[in-house]
Amino acid sequence: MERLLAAELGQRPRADAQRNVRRLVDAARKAVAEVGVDVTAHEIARRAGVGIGTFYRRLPSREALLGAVLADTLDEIVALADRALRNPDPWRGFRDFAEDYVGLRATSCGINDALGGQCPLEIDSSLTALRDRFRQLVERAQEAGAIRSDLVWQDVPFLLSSVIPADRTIGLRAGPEQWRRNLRIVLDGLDREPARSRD
Amino acid sequence: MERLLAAELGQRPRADAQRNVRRLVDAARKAVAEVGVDVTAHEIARRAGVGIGTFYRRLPSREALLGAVLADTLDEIVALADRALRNPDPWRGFRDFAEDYVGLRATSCGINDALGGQCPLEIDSSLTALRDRFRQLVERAQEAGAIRSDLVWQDVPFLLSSVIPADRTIGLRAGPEQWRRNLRIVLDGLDREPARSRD
DNA sequence: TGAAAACGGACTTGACTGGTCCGTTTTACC
DNA sequence: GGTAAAACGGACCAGTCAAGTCCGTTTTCA
Repeated sequence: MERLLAAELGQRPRADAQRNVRRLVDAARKAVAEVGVDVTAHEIARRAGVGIGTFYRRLPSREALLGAVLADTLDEIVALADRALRNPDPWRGFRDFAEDYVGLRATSCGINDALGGQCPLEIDSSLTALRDRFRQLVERAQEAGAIRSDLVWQDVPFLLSSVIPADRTIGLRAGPEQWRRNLRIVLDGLDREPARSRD
Repeated sequence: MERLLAAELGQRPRADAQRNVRRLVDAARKAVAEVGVDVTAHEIARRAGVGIGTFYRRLPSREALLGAVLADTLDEIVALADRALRNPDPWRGFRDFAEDYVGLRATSCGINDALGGQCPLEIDSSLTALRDRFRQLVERAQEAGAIRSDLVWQDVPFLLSSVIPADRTIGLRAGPEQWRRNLRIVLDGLDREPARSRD
């Protein structure tokens, strides 16, 4: 969050001012997760329990706040991928990351929007890093024979983002665990060489 | 479309009026597919090559038009499912329907919105019918041993709607055939009994 | 050929959102 | 306690966008 507060250089601000920035940032995190990247500044202020005036006195703009919040979270995801790459077992590393990744996307609309390109914010460098890690994770697992060889690494991010269910389909409501059920099937599909063709 | 035109009971309308309703309905079909259920009335009128005034003289409301268009298309999907159920091979029936279903959703934003519950229009009866067909298709294939038994039929609509890729993930653009690549993996995952657990 | 029907699109209305401004309240230092 | 600077809240402003209306003009057809 230092991305945002760097501007405050003089003597330290009054207690209420500090408290309110913290509240706003926390509220923004939650709101982005629950509502998505389209949360309004008014909504964030409301959730933070402060007036809209305070929002704009403490923060440069709605966009700056959301950008900072998202960039933060994306960097955490990249860190997860790095950890997965350090796992000596390529399949387990991949699978664990896949679970974290899908879990995060499934529980945060905002992350999902950001990774889906639905936000005009400056997160390109994080995305580039993430693409790079995906490629490494998939190719490493393929070389180890743990992921079928008839797909390209780019298929995998699409498959994983696919696993996140819309909260409704044909009128059915997705439970909070539907993504796990989906993921199991997809991992089983990735798992081995192409099925005996049985058309 | 008769849902819409039923109101016109008196002597038959002037030629230009008839032509314009047809144009509007056709334009609405295409626009719903390309843009989604949020197409504006103005956009539909523009595509139809008529003024907005004509739109509202011929049609009760934007909502009525979109509702009729969507209900029509959903009924076609139900018909596809019925055909699949008449296929003597439960797996082939299921698989062919899955391809049609996903293909339709992938190429029409509007269908996708509607099946995803993203539209406040009266299509409940079509959805009920569709749910019913899904259950039959899945359970029939499970009884025949063609779909693994450790999932419930409701998982399948979620899995299939999952297969439709967002047009972008982590900055990658989905090609028009990405859904086929995804579907292949998912069908392979559905295909057999749970993988030898290899954690 | 002329009256009824239909047309186009400017305009109205209403919702919504990012951001500003100013009268009031809080803080912190004496 | 007193007071001045800092901070606060929220009414308000400006811009946008979409649904739907209205009326002067054009088209149809008996």
